[in-house]
Amino acid sequence: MPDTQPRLHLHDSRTRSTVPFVPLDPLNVRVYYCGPTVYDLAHIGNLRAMLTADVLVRLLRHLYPHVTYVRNITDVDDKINARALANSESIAELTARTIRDFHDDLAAVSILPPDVEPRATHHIGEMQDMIHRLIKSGHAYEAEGHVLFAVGTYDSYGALSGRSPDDLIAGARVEVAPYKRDPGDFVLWKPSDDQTPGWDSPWGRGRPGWHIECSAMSHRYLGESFDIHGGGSDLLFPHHENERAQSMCCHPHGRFAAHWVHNAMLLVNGEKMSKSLGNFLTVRDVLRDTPAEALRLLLLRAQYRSVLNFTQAGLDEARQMLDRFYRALEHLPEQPAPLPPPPDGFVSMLCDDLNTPRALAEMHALADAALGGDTLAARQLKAAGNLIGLLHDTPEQWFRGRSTVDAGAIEALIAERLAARKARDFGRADAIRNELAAQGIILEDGPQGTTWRQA
RNA sequence: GGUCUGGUGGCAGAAUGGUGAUGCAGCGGACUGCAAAUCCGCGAAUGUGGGUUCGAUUCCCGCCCAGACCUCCA
Repeated sequence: MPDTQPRLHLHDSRTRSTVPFVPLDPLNVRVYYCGPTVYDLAHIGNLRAMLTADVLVRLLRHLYPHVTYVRNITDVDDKINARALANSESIAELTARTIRDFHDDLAAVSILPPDVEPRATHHIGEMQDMIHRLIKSGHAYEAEGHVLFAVGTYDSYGALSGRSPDDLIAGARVEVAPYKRDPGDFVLWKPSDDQTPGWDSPWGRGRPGWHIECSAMSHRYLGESFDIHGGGSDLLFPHHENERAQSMCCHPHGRFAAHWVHNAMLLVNGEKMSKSLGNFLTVRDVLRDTPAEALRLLLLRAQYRSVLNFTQAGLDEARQMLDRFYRALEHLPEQPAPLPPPPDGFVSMLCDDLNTPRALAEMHALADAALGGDTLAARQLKAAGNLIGLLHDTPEQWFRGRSTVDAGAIEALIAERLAARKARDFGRADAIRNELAAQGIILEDGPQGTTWRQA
């Protein structure tokens, strides 16, 4: 890497500090993110996590020659079993449809696919291998058809989420199964009855616990040590704590994830999203009447570690910001040319723990310059936007793409209005403009004539 | 109850031990037949009580409030 490149600093959840990011192998930066449990449509909270990963990986790809990004799919889970039963459909149908919808929703907001997207059910063997090793090394034990991880065998248990084992026990709100040696012990393998998906194993027919899949799949695709592991902050405990314990005990010479990234939660109108409050918003709900890019921009307006309050007003504002950006892109040079690199000022904001609000402020400055006629700034604006997955449209697509009104009819009315204006019949001219406005079409009289756009 | 975050203009949202970004909204002006867009300008904020300090929004403590986690969760 040339020394002029801004250097990436990332907040690490384990040490609770922002530290320089130093790849284990600069030629292959390795990232693992916890993907969806596929039993329902993705909601905008899921989206925030996937988007944080997307921006991080896009930035890493800008800074380093190669990135391996792995994001799993959890397709074995008791919520899936319950939903399939409720829907009277097979688990295979439910998971296949949900995965398809998930991919569509993410693609709609320009989230790039991971390099590897492993499915839990395709890695049962790897999980069983790990469980076997953990039993052999004394970190796991069998009890009543279950295999449990013994948290007491891992000194550093609790270090990731920053809590002591005592804290964990004190507030436990779920009944502790009697076969656990320690209340904190968690399931690696559990028995399945005839109605429940299961796989044969040395411990009987059963299915994996929640955490072991990520340990098995990250190991398979990224090795004993990799650079970044991420997800929503609600995964920090117990999911990531348990993953880490399993993996570190199974592969004591590795360090598992060198760096932990967790995004903060999303609120809707100031409240946590929940089905009981009825404010549970799927990506699809939002995209029904909002351009996907506005949703993406809204989520990038807050730094990923800040709680973000999702509102319709915020969505509208994001759309207005894009109006201005695209207006600035109208100042791109006529003949297409390769874009310049995004300006260092912009990249260094992203390198400051993904400070997207400040990066967007840089883009506003570029937009100002572009609107003043600076074509280089216009090109830099597009390059900057593209780096974080924005501004892929042309201004024409942005301002007119969603319009359902016939363009020929609009042009005819514009011509008629022009004639009326020449005749100084402003009554007729304004009537035409109002007529179009009623259809959501805004006319703009400029030095080069009249143009139109969708409201 | 335990652990942990956070509280910044009307709203969203950065940063900082020493004149507190940016965007939206608002107000005034330019431009326009009128608009829209654009441009110029303006007003507007560090929850609360202490402490440390020459100086605190920033560091420390109490309080209030909000949120997350405490074995389903992005």
